[in-house]
Amino acid sequence: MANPKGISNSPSSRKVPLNRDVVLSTALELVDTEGLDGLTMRRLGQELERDPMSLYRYAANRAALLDGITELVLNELAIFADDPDWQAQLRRIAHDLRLLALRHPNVVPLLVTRPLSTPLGLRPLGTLRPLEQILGLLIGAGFSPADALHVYRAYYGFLYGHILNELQEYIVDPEENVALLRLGLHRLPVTEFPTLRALGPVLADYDGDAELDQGLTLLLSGLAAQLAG
Amino acid sequence: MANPKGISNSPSSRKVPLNRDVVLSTALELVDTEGLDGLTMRRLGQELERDPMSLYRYAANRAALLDGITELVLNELAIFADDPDWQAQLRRIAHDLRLLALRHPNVVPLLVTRPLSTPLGLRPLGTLRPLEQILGLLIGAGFSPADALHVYRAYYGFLYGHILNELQEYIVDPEENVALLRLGLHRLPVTEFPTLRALGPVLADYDGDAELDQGLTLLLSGLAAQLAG
DNA sequence: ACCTGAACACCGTTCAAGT
DNA sequence: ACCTGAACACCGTTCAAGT
Repeated sequence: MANPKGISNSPSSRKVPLNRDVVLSTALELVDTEGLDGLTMRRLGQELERDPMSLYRYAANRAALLDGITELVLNELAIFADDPDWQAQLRRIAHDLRLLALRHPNVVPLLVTRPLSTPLGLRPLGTLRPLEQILGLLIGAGFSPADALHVYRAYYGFLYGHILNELQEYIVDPEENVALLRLGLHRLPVTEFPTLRALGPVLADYDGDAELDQGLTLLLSGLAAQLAG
Repeated sequence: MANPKGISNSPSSRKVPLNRDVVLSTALELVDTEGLDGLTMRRLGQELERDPMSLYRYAANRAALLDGITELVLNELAIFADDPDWQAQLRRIAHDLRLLALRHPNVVPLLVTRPLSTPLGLRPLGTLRPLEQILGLLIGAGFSPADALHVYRAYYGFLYGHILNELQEYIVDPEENVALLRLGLHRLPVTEFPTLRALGPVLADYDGDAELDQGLTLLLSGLAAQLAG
């Protein structure tokens, strides 16, 4: 048992040859299973059966590692910039990103937070590609470049806002969900939080997919009107 | 010189008596000036001229300290749940929160991220108060409780989406802004990022306040229609 | 030139020892 | 009962020593 605490599937694994992709996907796996704090250079080195220092060949430092993870995740998002139906395309992308976020909830803080500390032009290219492609899609649909940017901002803002919303109310274990919610709500002072306490049942069955879709319909029709007008 | 690296205003300060508010506001000051990573128990202890261990009387651990900071910041947000003009109220709140975010940009990751790791009912009351109050506002305006929740989600999602958007493109030093933007954009491969590169000038003069207000107009009119229909 | 790992300068937090 | 600070079990990263 060479790797007793390992999360790797192959129990008798020999040392895998390292490259950036292996390092990043193992890092992502670690984040998925143990959270962001679980990803340390030392722990990742352990997972790959290497000296932690050897990781610095594939990422300049821990921050670069985090950037690499966001790139890796965003690369899973397919965008067809030449789709003639831009509304359908934006709608599908939104649903895909939602599912991606639900699959990697621990990465969402990274997606949302990393760009705050790096000027746009200096970000990892993988995180800028969706922006470029969506701008292309919109310009192809007839928006001026400047308008495309505004539309992108509205779309992106709405989309990430929704994802944050949904994840805030999402709890992994659906069994625990109701219990924890009740427990929590019960704790709130009745006099100060009457509404919130009364909303317990409604809060419990949040249909994120439907809510996202309704919002998209509203947003897209608004944006389409802007294009026509 | 008892406190050479201190950020306190009074150079000859004696030890301030500790209480939760003093601890939290000093922590906030530290986050504002040195970023989230700058806030460590040891550094905060230094700032307050106390043993770091003494802080544990006012926050159970570092996570609780971070929660306290978000509460402190959100407490600055005034909400009048009995305003008969709910649209005007939501509009003002949005602008106020935007300004709050610009005043404490380093706290925004906390606002956005902390709720992801705590079930709603177990969050610090200070972070739930805005939710309760806005629900009250909407119900007072005629929305059913369930509808009020949906409206809140749309509003909150849009608002935080906008703030993240704006902060992502915001750079502290306006002089450096153009330069850094140019530098960054110039770095991008022309073939892969033609649109983004061409948008440099447009990106440079993002008017966050106007953009927020336009979005609000769209959103609020949509929501008002929902109330009427 | 590349790789290794000891060492440094930090962390948050526990807990025994003091009052 | 409360407060203090030494000690523990970690961090990311530097850099000297090896190859």
